[in-house]
Amino acid sequence: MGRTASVDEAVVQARLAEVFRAGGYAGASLSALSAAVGLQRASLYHRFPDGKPAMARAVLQGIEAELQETLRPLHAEPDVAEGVAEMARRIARGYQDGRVACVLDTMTLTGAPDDITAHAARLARQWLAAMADASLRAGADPQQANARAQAALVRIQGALVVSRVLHDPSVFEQTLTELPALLLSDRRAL
Amino acid sequence: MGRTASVDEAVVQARLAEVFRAGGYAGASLSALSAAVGLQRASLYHRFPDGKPAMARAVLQGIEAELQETLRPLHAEPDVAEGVAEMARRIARGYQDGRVACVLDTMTLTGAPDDITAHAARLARQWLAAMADASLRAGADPQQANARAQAALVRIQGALVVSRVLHDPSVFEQTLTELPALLLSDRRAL
DNA sequence: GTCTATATTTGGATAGAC
DNA sequence: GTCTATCCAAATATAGAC
Repeated sequence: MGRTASVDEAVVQARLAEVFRAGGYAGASLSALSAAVGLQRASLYHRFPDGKPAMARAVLQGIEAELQETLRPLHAEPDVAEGVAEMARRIARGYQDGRVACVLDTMTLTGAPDDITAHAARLARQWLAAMADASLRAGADPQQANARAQAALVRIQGALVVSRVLHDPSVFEQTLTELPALLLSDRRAL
Repeated sequence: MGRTASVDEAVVQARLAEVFRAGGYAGASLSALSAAVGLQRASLYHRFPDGKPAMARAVLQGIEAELQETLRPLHAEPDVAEGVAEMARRIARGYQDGRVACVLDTMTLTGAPDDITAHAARLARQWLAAMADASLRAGADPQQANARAQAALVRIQGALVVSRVLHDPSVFEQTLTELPALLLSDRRAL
């Protein structure tokens, strides 16, 4: 414990994220955050002088970076179908196959700072735009593409909620298998 | 302010529910609950001697009663299609057309008492069972019926999350219009 | 950079007057 | 049944030693 960081910044961010994700903004107490990171509360304040709101902001920035990586295959993959399949795999991994909640849901309950909820909304829109773009590339018309992207996000978020409430990750896994068809299929998909 | 209740029990329950719904269990402070109900904290303790967990239990009991009413048309209506349509209308009303969150989602984050999360899981299963039954009556085979009920709950919950995060209730309204087809349609619906 | 110690505020809960 | 006043614990945040 000298003057050099005992815990890597990315690790701190990831462990903070776990706490905010599981308990929401209000449920993430400094004690819980401190315990999860393995640093005393005062040490957290050294890294985040603006306190809990700053920690939440850092978490969302980390989530944003992770989301970019998750969505990258949607435009980087020459084969759209493979891109969507890869996104689905990354989503499955990121949400631990449905065993953890989504920060976009849990961190945006009443009580969270406004900039947090605003950032979450931006992330959701990025996600929608990336999926709509993939659907477009797969041959859907623009209106269809937007509708399918919206339906996809609705199902992902809903599956996470239902899986968590029922303690049944299979709901999430099942839903993910249907994602590619939803975004890509030619036939009219609800 | 004599010895007679200044606020009706059902009203208290409903106002407590608003706070738990919006902020989750952890976010529902006694001060917020007190302010919402219009009674001092001590008065809340008179009605709920076991404190905040008891208030949360009362809220879930109220939600359970409301859910029964919401689902009643599914088996009470002779015409299944009309029953599903009526359920959809009641859901729309209960969630204020997508402007409020679902207690099953927000009250079940880490930090809530175990009996609360267990109760929420039971309510979700009741909901699924009622929709699966309607789908069965509409001609689906048992496996289809369960899958469709699950898909319906996933979409409802997901639409509430996405609507809230985007501040766009139209996502919820759009999703609700698709519910009847999902539960009733003969053709293979994802 | 991390720690112990402490300050301050809020949250949960109780006592007792009316 | 509701209130004011109070208690205690927990949550947020800061000071200063190492």
